[in-house]
This record gives sequence, C-alpha cells and structure tokens, in this order.
Amino acid sequence: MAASAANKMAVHAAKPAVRRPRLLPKPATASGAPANGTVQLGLLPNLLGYQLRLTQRLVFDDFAEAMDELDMSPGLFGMLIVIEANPGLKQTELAYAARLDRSTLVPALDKLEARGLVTRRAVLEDRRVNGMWLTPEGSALLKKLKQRVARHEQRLARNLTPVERVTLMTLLERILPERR
Amino acid sequence: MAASAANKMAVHAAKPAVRRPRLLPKPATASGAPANGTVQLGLLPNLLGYQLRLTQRLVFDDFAEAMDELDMSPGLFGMLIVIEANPGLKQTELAYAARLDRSTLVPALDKLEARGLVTRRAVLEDRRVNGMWLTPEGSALLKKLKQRVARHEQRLARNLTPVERVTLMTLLERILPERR
DNA sequence: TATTGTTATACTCTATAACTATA
DNA sequence: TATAGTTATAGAGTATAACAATA
Repeated sequence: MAASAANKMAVHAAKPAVRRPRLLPKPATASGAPANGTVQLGLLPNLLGYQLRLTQRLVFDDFAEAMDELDMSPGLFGMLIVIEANPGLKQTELAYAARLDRSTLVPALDKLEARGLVTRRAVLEDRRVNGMWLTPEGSALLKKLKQRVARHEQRLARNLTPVERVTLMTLLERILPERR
Repeated sequence: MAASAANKMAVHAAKPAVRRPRLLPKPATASGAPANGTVQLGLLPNLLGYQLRLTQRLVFDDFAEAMDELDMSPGLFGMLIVIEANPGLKQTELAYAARLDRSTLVPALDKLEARGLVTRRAVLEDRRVNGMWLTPEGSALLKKLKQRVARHEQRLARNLTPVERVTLMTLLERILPERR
C-alpha cells in the first residue's frame, strides 16, 4: 500500500516507459501453444455466455490498445460521454446510468478529477448534491478519445456488413431484456 | 487479509447466510431511478463495445444467480469443463486454453482443489509438470452445474429463435478473429 | 427520517517479476 | 539455459456498511 502510493507520487519524471500491465498473457511456451495437441473445450463453444465473455475480453484488449498512452478504460470513457451529454449531472444519476453503486463511482471520479478532466461542485439548491461537468481539457481529450473509439469500433466490425452489425446489436439487446 | 483467511476457514459451520456480495447495486433512490428525468447516454448505445460490455455484465449476474449456493463463477466453471474434457491436463495447457497467465491459474486451482473438486499431481515422466483431474465430487458437482448452466442459457436465449441464437453466436465469433 | 457523497473495507480477476525445482 | 509451477505484489473493478452533512 505504501509502496503503491509512493509509486503514484513518483510518476511524471520523464515518462519512463509507463509500465502498464500487459493485456494478454505471455505465451506459456515459446510457440505459445500447448506441447501435446489441442485442448478440448467441451461444451463451452456452444454456450452463449462463453462466446460473449470471450468476445468481450478480446474487445476490451483492443480498446485498451486503441487508447494506448491516453490510458482510458471503457468504463471511464463511458462516464465522460455521459457527463458530456448531461452537464451538471449528479453523481447518483451517473451511478444509475452506469449501473454502479454510488460508492463505486467515487474513486473513478476522483481519478477523472485528478486528471483535470471533470469538475464536480455542490449545487446551490441542495448542498448535498454534486453536479459534474467536463473541463475544457476533458472535452478536448474526449474529442480525441472518440476518434480512437471510432477506429476501434471499425476494427470490431471489420468482418461484418453494416446490416450484420445492426443485427448483432439488436440480438444483443434482446438478451435478458428483463434486466435492463 | 487475516480476516479474509479467517472467513475462508470458518466456512461450513451451519451455513449461516453466506453473505455473498450483491451482484447489482442497490437502487440509488427508493424508486431506483434518478430524480429528474432520464440520463442521456450519448453515443454509447451505438457502440458495439458498449452493448457487448453491458450484455456481458447482465449475463454474468444471471449466471451467478443461477449458481446461487453452489458458488461458482463462469471462469471456474469453464476450468472444470476443460479439465473434464482433458483428463490429466497440464496447468500450462489450461492456462493457454483459458487465455490466462499460468500464475493466474494457481489461486483458482487452489480454490478448486481446496473444495475437493480437482486433483493435481506431478506426472511421472517430468516431475515439473502437474496433471489435473476431476475428483468424483468434482464430476458430481459439474453434473449439477451443467444443468443450471443449461437453464441459464435457456434464459439468455428466451427471446431468440434457435436460428437467431446461432446467428448471434456466429456474429460474435466474427469479431476480431485476428485475436482468436 | 431520508438522501448524497464519502470512507473503510473486502473480494474477484488478472497481470508481471522473481523464485524453486526440475529438465 | 529453458520450462513448470509458485509466490509476492500490484492494480482495476466492484460491492457493502457505516458515517457526516444536509434536507
């Protein structure tokens, strides 16, 4: 813990190869493949949940690579988008939109605020409530992020026709509608 | 940490309301909705990555509820399936199949072994290598898990025709094939 | 009393680096 | 030297419970 905090403080010397964690595990062997033949996956490939989880992981990895030195996760990106679309948004409202507990939001917003991307300040009428706004730097960064996300999205759909892409979106939305 | 270890040890007394974490956040307000109108999501609903991530989270929640007191995650379930399909599998091979670093596997297998579901033991020819097998208890539990997963999968696809389900699976597999 | 944001705490999942024991 | 498994450590993401300020 102490070491971790010290590391955070020690950053920003001359950007010494930031050492973000790898997103894909290193190959287990030089070849990256198991020595003796192929591993059987049983019923997993027939499970929607499995395909969804696997695909989501690959997409997540591609997203992180797309962001590269801008150091942004899908979750934080989504928060910036929602704050931009709802200037003065309350934390509780963002938590609701992001389907997170409001306590979960606090460290995420701390991070965005520490990076100078978001401002939160108490509103006049009810001093318990924080309104949130993008700073000019936040808006500028978000503009860049959107471009990268657009290219990322193009990569995701590279093997789909526009119709297939829409079909996929629609089918996804029809999974567990009772929970949405 | 000490408390956590103590909890693990203390399990299996008389099953005193295990206190698993909630999977969905508590509603922020009594109504569960933000006070003033609807939150705009901007471009998020048009992003494949967003729909995928959201859907995956809902599916994950449903999976956990389906497992209920059997306390099983999609990842651990997948490991049991793969071990069953490949008796004597090496840890490195499982790591490769699950796309995890081999160090990541260790605590997961510790957990499965501590629950008496999996055995690992050094193989004769190369004493660095552990082979893995399901125990009889592991096989029995997996049988139960498969039934629950089957019902879970039915719920996921409840609003899809069989053809649509296959279409969805196929479209998912066509995302980022270069990473598979 | 109820709500908003916060803190303290904990748990899951995942990685990297360095280590041990074998090969 | 190289590989298999392990340990130590770290970080992201998420939750619950309890609290202070405010309504």
